[in-house]
Amino acid sequence: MDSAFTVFLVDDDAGVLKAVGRLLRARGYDVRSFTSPQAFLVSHDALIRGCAILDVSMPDLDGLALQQALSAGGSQRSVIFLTGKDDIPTSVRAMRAGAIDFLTKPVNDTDLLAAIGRAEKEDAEHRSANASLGSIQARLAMLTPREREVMTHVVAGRLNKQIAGDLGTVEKTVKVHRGRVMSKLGVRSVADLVRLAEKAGIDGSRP
Amino acid sequence: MDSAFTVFLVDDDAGVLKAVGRLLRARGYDVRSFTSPQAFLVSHDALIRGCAILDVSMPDLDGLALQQALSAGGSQRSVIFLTGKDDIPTSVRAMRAGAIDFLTKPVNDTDLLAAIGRAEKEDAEHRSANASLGSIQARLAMLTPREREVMTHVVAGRLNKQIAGDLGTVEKTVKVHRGRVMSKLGVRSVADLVRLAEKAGIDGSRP
DNA sequence: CGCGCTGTTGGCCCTAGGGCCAACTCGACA
DNA sequence: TGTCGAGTTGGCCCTAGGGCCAACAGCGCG
Repeated sequence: MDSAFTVFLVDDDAGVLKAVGRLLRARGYDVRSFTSPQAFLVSHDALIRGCAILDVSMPDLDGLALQQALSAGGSQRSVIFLTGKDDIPTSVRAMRAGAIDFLTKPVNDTDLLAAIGRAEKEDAEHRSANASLGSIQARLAMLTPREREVMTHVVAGRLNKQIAGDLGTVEKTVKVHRGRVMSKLGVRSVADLVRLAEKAGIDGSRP
Repeated sequence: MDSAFTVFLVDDDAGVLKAVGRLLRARGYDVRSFTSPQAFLVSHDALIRGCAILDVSMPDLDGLALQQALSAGGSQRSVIFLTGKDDIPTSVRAMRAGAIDFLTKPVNDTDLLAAIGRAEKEDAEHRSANASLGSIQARLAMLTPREREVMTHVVAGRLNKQIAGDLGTVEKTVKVHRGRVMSKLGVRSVADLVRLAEKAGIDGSRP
């Protein structure tokens, strides 16, 4: 079914893929295995709910680099690392780059499942944050340039007549744009407009 | 002088304290050394600009526990760990708990100084965020209970007459409170008020 | 008991916001 | 060339916000 959480397993050791894959499938996860980081990267679909479990040392593209590549590609895929040999600096870099966990092989089932549990939670948070941001940006995209311009002034707390002065027009025109902004964005108070703008990263706090 | 950045060195090995202390003092840092975590904790002053460099394994209270104790005490002191023996799970927990870095002994001077550099940056960010939050809360504390109540409704985007209905009073009274809120908080537009409330964690986005 | 703070309310008046209808200009597009 | 969307503007009118002055009630404190 579609509601399963997918685990993308990337490891050049087929034995690991098999063993971990079996464990996770038994737990109800949808598992997709890759023996090469490139294969994973090119076929990767950020829309699928899930997390990635990456081997640290792989030929060509190591786990860390793969993590960078993912985030550079705009994906917020949650990542769990597996490593064969102890290496503190690497674990520090991975965690600093936002990894969920950094586990050593042979991996303890409990630890791995706990990490995946955290990944599920993080993934859900990312998705809900993105959904809300996406809906805001979609509505913002419906505004004409002039309307957006008026909006930033309104969010900055300026009066219609001041906005009119700044934009080289008259108060009446500003009122019209302002009304259209409120209606297009589906908000009914300036307070809501300010919060919406805040989430979209529109900084109105200019003195 | 007072503008120096202080490094709190905590390690039960006096040799480490001496060696690292010398290095850092030569770089212009104000160094305070502690051979016991307790001694550091009881004399700790969160107001001092600086960071802590903690040994991971210490008697009674290990580095991780000390980090927890610091944050449980409300301090946001930036922490850098030093460890004698490799231990990935520990480094992962430390990083997840917000450590700046997790370095292995013997520590490389460059790495240590780089970590302290990041700590300086993080400390400055914490302080400016706290200062801004503190000033907001100080102003918020000047409001009477009724004024705060009116404020939450205003931030929620409600009209004066609706607020009056909710509070069982008349519109005129709400206007007065509202005016006093704006003046006490030093804001001149609802937009600014909303942003201020947002920073203070007052959630006005109730449908 | 009188003072001060908080909360309340009324009156008066002015400014700001905003809905509705109509009209006009311009550039793009079929 | 005619239509359409975006941007403009005017008039009319009503609601919302808010300043200023005055007044009154309840409460805690010296």
